[in-house]
Amino acid sequence: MSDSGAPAHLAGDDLATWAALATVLEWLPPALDAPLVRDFDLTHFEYGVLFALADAPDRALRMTVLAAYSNSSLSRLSRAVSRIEARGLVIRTRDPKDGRSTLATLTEAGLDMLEEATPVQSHTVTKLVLEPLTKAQRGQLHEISVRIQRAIREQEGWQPARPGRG
Amino acid sequence: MSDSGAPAHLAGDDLATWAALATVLEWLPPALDAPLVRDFDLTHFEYGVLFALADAPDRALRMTVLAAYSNSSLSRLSRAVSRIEARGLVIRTRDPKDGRSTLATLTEAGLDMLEEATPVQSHTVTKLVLEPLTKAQRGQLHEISVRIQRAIREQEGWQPARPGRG
DNA sequence: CTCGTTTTTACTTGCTCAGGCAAGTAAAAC
DNA sequence: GTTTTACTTGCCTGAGCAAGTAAAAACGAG
Repeated sequence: MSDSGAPAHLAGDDLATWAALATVLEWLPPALDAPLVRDFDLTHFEYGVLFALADAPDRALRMTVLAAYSNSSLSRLSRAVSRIEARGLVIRTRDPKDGRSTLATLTEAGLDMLEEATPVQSHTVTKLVLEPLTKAQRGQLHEISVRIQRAIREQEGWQPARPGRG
Repeated sequence: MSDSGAPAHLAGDDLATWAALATVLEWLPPALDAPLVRDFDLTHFEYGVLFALADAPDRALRMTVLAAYSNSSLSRLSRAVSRIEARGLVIRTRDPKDGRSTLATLTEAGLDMLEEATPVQSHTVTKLVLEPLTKAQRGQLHEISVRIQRAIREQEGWQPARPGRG
């Protein structure tokens, strides 16, 4: 109990805030995925991979870098890239500069898919997150998200996808 | 493009806000789960089930009601209850009032586990979410979460756990 | 009003797939 | 030759969907 700000159980406003956030954490990810999955059979995560590649030089990135961009483990990324590679959206090649590394490259088909999917994804994010908020609240959400991110990173022993040396 | 507020792609402040939120959506749930799993082999979801039962009359709830409280599908709940039942934390009984319904009841062991786990869970939520924010920001987060929830519910054809007629 | 049939409700479970962990593989660095 | 880096993959678990089961409710005929 000498621990500052950590009561034995949450109550009052804090409990209500936490409950509201917990519901969002449960519902928002599937709600964000749904239109993309329905229309393009793409998860938000797979979309993120395509998006990251589209912005990269030569539309190619090493797996490790891509994992950092998409906040994921290498394992998860490897399987996701396998899936979208099987659909012809990306190809994997051995990096000529370093035989250990794999380069994921966006194909023309992948770029087409991304360009079709982007308005759908933007629309979903807008409808579910941005539009329901005032301009001020969007700014607040940004700052709040940054602070929570920082708190997570500062947790001892917590490194979600080991972002390399960035 | 006649659609108000839904640009073909996000940019600027909106993109930054969305990126920050997306990272939180990815990182926060596992960060919240970690201490509970490490110390008690309990997911946040299983903890939520115990928590809901502890507050109920006779420490018992019908599965459907419990599913609504924990924002989950009946299928997911059923498996979660199977797991914690196998550990002796709850028991399932046929509802005498309605033979279709199953009552999940918290056992003494379940109550003990909940009482041990609650300070750990509160501490995690406090450290990762509440403490990094100012008092004003906690209020903002509450309001923002409520608004996003409402937007999700208003999406046509979206009902996550069909809360019955509650 | 009663009996038999259909519909609805309340779960449970088989199938399948995504993702975590840890073990395996291959190339580069030391 | 050993260690480190960069993945990939086998095993296992959790969750969604849809099909299955069982009990209650609703309905219709007599």
